Amino acid sequence: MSKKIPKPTESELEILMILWEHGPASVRFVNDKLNEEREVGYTTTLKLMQIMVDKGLAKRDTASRTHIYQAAVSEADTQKQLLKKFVDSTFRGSAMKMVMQALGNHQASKEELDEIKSLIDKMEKGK
Amino acid sequence: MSKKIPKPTESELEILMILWEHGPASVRFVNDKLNEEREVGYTTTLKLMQIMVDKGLAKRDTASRTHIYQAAVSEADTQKQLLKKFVDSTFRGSAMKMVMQALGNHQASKEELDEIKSLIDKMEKGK
DNA sequence: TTGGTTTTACGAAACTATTCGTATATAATT
DNA sequence: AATTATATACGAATAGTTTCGTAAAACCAA
Repeated sequence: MSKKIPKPTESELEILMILWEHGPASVRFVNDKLNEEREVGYTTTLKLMQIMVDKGLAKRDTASRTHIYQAAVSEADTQKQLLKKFVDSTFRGSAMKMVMQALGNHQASKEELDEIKSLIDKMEKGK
Repeated sequence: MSKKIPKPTESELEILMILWEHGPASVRFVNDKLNEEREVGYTTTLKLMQIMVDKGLAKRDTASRTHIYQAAVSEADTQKQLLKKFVDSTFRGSAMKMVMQALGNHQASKEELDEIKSLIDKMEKGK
């Protein structure tokens, strides 16, 4: 049986983003990246990353003094998990309403829109 | 200058959903609705709704003993606000990636898909 | 009127998430 | 070797959210 991995918090998600984008990294590296956006203390980041290991969101290699952390959950799975919760809580479960809102609010290139259209065509064929 | 209204918390959003759906309501009404989903104490709901007034998320009419609360923010605006934050934090700001995920994960009827396609067509025309 | 019910107000407990101070160990520098 | 820099561990302070106990006021019913 698999231990259930909890939904990451806001801060944990920020860290996961960095690990997904750059691969295995030290606390120092992650903390530096975070500090490009906002001020965070080193030990704050350290603590968060330790908690993430406890929760099963990250793994770490403690072979050398500087521990190396990596994401233990995939970006796609996490996006899927968070998306479901978000749609449920904010759009009453209607992904389509959310899609319409998203399309309406954001700028999209013709290429992106065409990509979505062809995805929809594929889906309709599959019915 | 306008006071900035904060992003509602999870619980506050649940309450806003009820106020949006049913219009102005008493604490008793909202609490009953919440209890259709999960157990919540009456004073818990009362406290939350009082906080929401403080934050500017709700307004209340105290004319009669039973105060009547109503949403002070619109559903569409709130969805837009939360969607932006969500896309930024979970999809690195790419609404299109999120839309693709949403379309892939969720079941949608042909009608809904067609509706999205026609929206996209309209958007492409406007370019 | 008296006793039971419903409501608001208030404060604090419980819980979760975030931040940081301090101690200790290891490595690097001089 | 002595000093300085960097790392982890740990615990606790801080902050935000949610929950609820208790009291007082307003209302209702016998």
